[in-house]
Amino acid sequence: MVDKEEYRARIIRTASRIFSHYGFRKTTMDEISRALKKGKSSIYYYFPGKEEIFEAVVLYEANQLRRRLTAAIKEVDSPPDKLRNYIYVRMREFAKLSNYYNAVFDKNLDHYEFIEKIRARYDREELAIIRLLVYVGNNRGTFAVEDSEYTAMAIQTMLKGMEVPLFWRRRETDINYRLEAILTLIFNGIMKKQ
Amino acid sequence: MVDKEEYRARIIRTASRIFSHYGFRKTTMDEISRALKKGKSSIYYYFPGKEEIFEAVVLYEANQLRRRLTAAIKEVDSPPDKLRNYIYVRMREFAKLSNYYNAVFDKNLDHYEFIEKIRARYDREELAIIRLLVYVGNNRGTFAVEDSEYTAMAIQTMLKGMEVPLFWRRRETDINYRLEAILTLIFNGIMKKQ
DNA sequence: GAATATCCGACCCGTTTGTTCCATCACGTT
DNA sequence: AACGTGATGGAACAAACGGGTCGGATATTC
Repeated sequence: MVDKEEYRARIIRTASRIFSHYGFRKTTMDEISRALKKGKSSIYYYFPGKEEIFEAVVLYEANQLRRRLTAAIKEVDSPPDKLRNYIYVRMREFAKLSNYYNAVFDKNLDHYEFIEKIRARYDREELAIIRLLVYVGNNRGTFAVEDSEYTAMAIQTMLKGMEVPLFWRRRETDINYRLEAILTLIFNGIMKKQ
Repeated sequence: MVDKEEYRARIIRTASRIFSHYGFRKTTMDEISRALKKGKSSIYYYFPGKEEIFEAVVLYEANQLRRRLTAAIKEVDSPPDKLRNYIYVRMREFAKLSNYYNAVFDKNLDHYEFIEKIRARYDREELAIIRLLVYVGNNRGTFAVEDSEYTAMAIQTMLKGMEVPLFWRRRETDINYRLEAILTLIFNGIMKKQ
């Protein structure tokens, strides 16, 4: 049925909201079903169990993240703006994902390899994006780097480095300050001295 | 002992953080004790039970709210600025309290009357503050209203009206727009036409 | 009206959780 | 050393919870 897939999607969206707030363990099936205004057992018609819903949610969020990031790049034109936009959106969206990290590190380590697989794939894609941005900026004469590949890897490393304090719930201002610092560092180190 | 009260305060601060994130029901004693790096049963040396901790937390938050609001008023001088500041801070702080509302409306209606008592007291105090602000602004010639008392009540009603959609998780921009709308409405209706 | 898709109330049962009990520790006083 | 006292936490427990199952009800389609 066409409706069945549509309803699965609706479950995913709803569950995503609740999971992101309470984490995997603290979110109950009853809660999800109540949010959907359906009986608890009805959900089992669409999903085998709680874990499968969670995996579908993570997959859904990953796709959404990808979409937002590509949109952020297309939004502006110049390479520095693209990079800046990308980093900002990445940070903002990752902050929302902190709950998933909490959920994962909660206690149930069962999903760990599943998460890791998604993460690895995302890392590969991100590196390609950054590399392209650097490469294009280089060609246009805005950037001036020797090796796009390794420069991209360096940038990605910095971004990853920002995730840890992000998840450790620093103050908003602290986050922004760090973000600006990273940005100016990246740009000052990358921009062609005119 | 002096330390005992101090430790009670520490428990309250820690529990406040966890309650505000997960709500009353989903916060466990074990979690609180782990955050305090103490044994679960040790907490019962300071509080009779979970509910009492929650009540102490709500009381603590209420006092903090009061302090922040009075500070917001003292921060600026002119009556319109005071009112604007008050409303902004009130909205921001109330948004943080939404978790308490969730906790209360969760299922356990036991605390309801306790919350209501605190709320009633806060309402009275707020009305007095607004009334004073209006009154002073009136005297200074910045405002021009007939009856400070009823004007204050009208303003308070508007503020209360904003709580509902606020807790219904609208978009940030929507909130700000509504807030600005309320502010301009209040000011345009209250400011002395020069 | 049979067949099928969708939904749900009631139940099962292992786990969680708030709370109690009691042994222990730290430590100042006698 | 012995003792009292403030403070701690491990163990145990009763009650509630929560994921999942099942049989049947209800809706939809043919």
